Amino acid sequence: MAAKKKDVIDLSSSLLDIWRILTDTEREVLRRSARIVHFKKNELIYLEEDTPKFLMCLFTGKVKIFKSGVGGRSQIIRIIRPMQYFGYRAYFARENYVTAAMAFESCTVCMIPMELIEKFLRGNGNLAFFFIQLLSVDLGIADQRVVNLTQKHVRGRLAESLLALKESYGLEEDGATINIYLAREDLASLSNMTTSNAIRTLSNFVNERIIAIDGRKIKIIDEERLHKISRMG
Amino acid sequence: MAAKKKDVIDLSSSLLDIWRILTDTEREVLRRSARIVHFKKNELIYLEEDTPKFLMCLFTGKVKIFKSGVGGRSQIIRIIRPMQYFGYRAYFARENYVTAAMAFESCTVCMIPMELIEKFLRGNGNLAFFFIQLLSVDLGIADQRVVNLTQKHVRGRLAESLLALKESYGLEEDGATINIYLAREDLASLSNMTTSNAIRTLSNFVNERIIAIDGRKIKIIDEERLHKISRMG
DNA sequence: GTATATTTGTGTTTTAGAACATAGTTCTAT
DNA sequence: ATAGAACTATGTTCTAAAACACAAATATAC
Repeated sequence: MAAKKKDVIDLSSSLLDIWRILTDTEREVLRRSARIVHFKKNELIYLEEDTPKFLMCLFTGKVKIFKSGVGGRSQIIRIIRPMQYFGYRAYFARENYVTAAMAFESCTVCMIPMELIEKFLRGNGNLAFFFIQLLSVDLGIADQRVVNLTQKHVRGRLAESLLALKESYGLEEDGATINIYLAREDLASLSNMTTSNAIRTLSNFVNERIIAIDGRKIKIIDEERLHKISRMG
Repeated sequence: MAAKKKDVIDLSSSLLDIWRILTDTEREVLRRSARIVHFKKNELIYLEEDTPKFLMCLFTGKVKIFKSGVGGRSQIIRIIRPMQYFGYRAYFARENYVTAAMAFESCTVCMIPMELIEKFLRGNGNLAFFFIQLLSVDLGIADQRVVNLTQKHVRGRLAESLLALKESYGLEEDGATINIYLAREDLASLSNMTTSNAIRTLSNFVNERIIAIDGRKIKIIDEERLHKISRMG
């Protein structure tokens, strides 16, 4: 992970959640230590086995957190949207990363040294509680994900992923097209299926008038139906 | 969750991790608020959708945390061993429980009101960091579990579960028999497979001299082999 | 201690989804 | 602008594991 270009950005507005909790002194220290780094589309932000050093906050762009599984088959564990924090779990657990992070598209990331964050939160219970909440929510999602990915069928898993993408990145101006440009392979590794199955099931959804496709752009036509398919499994 | 019998137990030795971090005043408050509750074998400790109220520390016995999935098919999410904390995630996330907890066998559980824990940790960064670490480790395990359960085959998943049970609950005096008495159905829902498949694969392992079975007692004969099967998937 | 329910074990059938093959299409880099 | 690479699409085959069925063995309740 190489340091990129440094920017002048208003941290107070971009790091809102954490900023609000800090004392004035802490803010000043943080302002001097935080670095803004750019990543190009498909650029790796960190790798499995890397030693975690920074708390990252995604300012702009989209990031995937993924893991290579049995036989190198990779799986997307979660996707990050602007203003979300990531990359801190492994440091807190005193582990190296067990996941990797890659930019789906051009990204701006704020990097804050983890030692600083740990020092702050050991003396600031409210900041600590902020992280406890983040981790608790994510752990709940992970537990739910285990059941969804192992028990739902292909259609249910894909429907769920489409809804999750809509939830994370929203819709374009037409109020229907999911605001992300994703390869079928990524959609597959997010839904735990082969690329063929993602393509096939996507066409089925098109035939059933649940969605419409234009290249990589996916338009949700019948969201209710999608919810139902996701729920039924 | 009904209150059971109250015991006199030396909290300072049983709640070691948290106890060590607290101040004297906090310890006194905790001593007055903590309650010891017994659960019989197969008794429910909390249910999905319940509102979380207590941090629980398992003193003696064995507990399973599970989740009912698609079509009521239940899945064991994690198993708790003595001296482990559980039941706190949902409270921190401001959610109701998304899992349920049941005693595998007769249990003693220490219950501490979560409001108290939250008050303590907001003023005690080290206690807060203790929970941050617990959550971070569990989140890492959950991420790994997603990949293991979705990508490994039946043999790999069962081998992994057997090793996890040994890791959690240890071996009996013979240094080979896993120290837990588990129905095939539980073994299946821990390994994400049908009961038939758990039984069948277990017999295969017996035929291959990897394990030996005596009713529900499982003796590990060739642990190296088990590790290899788990790794290969 | 006996009856009933639950768990275990095994064989057979069925099926969802992986694996493979191949062709057309769209990116991307020079 | 064009060559090569990567992605998308679709048909076919194959297989792991679920579903089902039933018998035998245990456990649990009365």
